[in-house]
Amino acid sequence: MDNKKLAGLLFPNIDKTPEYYEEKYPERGLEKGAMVTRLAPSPTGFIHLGNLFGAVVDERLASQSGGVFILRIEDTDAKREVEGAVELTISTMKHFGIEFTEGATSEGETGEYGPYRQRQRKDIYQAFAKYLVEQGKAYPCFCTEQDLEDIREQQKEAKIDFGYYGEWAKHRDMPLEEIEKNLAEGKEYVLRFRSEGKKDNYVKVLDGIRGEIEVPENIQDVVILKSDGIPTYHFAHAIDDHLMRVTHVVRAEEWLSTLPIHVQLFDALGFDKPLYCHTAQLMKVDNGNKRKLSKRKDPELGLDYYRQEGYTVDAVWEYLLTILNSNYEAWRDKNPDADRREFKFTTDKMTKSGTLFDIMKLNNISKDVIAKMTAEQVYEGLSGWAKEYDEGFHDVISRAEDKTIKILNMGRNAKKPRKDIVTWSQCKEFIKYFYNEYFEVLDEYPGIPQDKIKKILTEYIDTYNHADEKNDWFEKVKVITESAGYTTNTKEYKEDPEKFGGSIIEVTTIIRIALTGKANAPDIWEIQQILGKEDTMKRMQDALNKL
RNA sequence: GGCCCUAUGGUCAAGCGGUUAAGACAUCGCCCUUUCACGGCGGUAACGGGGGUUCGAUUCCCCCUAGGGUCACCA
Repeated sequence: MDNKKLAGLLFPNIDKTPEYYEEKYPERGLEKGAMVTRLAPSPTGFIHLGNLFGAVVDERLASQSGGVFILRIEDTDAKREVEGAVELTISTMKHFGIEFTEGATSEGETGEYGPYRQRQRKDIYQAFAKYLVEQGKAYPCFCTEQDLEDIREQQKEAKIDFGYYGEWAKHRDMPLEEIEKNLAEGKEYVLRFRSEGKKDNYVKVLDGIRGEIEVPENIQDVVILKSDGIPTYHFAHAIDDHLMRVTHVVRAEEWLSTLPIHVQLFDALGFDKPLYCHTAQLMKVDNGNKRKLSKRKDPELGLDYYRQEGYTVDAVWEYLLTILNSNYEAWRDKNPDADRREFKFTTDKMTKSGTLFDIMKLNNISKDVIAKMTAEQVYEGLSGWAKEYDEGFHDVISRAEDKTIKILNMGRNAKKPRKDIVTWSQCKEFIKYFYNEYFEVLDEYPGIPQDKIKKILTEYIDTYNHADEKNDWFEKVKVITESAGYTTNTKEYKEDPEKFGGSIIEVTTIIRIALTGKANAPDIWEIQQILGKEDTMKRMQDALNKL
């Protein structure tokens, strides 16, 4: 077989050689230890929490080592591409605090190792493909989809491994004349890699997360160029990550099974392999079973969900770092106020088993993050969220900015600040009773008899003085409590509930519900001060009227 | 089904041959408290099973089991 001739036949217009590209994209000459990572999403229009999960690893590794973080668009599958997906990816990543130092941008791209959109790299791939053909390491395969299906059927029946390999690789040794004839007839073909792998041979690969792993050699003659001349993932990965001089390939565990193909390709092309870091999958419980997060089934795991709910970027990062690096949480405990970038992120502290996504933990972290913010910062966050997702609410708080900041400041400056707020949307639910636009009278007072409620509310209204200091106000509440036959001593009440029928808790609960429409709200006196005399009295009166 | 990965409480997880098997979230109880919270203290709760190796295995090896992943001209 004249491989040179075949290569010329297959790629008549490719005149560049691998050497040319090696020179064009030289070693980066970064400082020792600097890592080059990349995020390589395909533009399908759906950005998953898993994408962020991996991106955080890439970003930390590159950033803390003074390296490079590339955004490369894997758009080799035109069928699945969604318009505007690249922009969406970039803007979403940016929103979540992921910034790239090189690669695709919304306007074009930046960096010397481009193009960064794979479809624009067609000539590069073909130059290397041509080289492989010349070496006799790749060949055209004219099998139709039907042919492949038939092979699969037979293999299924014979209960042997599926795929295009060994005796099943029908076109592996097609004579040059026949290839020429097929080509002349305009038959479509794909380019396959000629595997010399043996099923029983194993290769050792060092994984940054898993340590040394052993994988069997690949025996399949995988497709490296599709019939449109565009590479498959495997081939593009080898060429791109080598030419872009990527040092660490961080990708999900699901790629582990194709690792043998990649090892084989790198070796055949004479490339040094990057350090692979196969991350554990983010999982979810479904019907009592763990399973991989899926874009199809789990829309709530899409990144825009967190944006919509109003999770802070900091909270998401804290959570992700917590599940990503097992020693992050302990570090955070010791350094509660340190910038997270001061934490030294390492791949060997990453978990190997699939992590169940735990919204409770995220919520807990989120509360802590917001509890540490100033009222002004909280206002900024809330307002920014509302502007995008709840215009009506945005109008309301904008008109009452000072009041809103006062509200958000309640219980915030204590040594042990309150932790009421999880997300911005939940924050709205928590404070909206302050605004008459949203306030609703609640006429349910759990377990308290009507006449008592009436009596307590009436007395409260009669004795209320907005100018009272907190202590004076409270003394009056005590008087009302006793006048209702309840006790002001909650301990005493707990010891013998029958004796009093109720305690000061009942009284404050009634006042709180009348005032806020909720059983869970901060300090009553403070709420009244913010609400003002008029609204306070009106709400009390309305509550009484509603009985 | 073949191949690969994984395996400590409900969840996330320390541990890397000898420990009373950490910690966090969740949960429960108590305390603090004028309410709601915050907080403090404490409780319940784990090494999947079977073989080895060893004086000694949660830890190392093998098998089983379970869960997950993957077997495309998708990435």
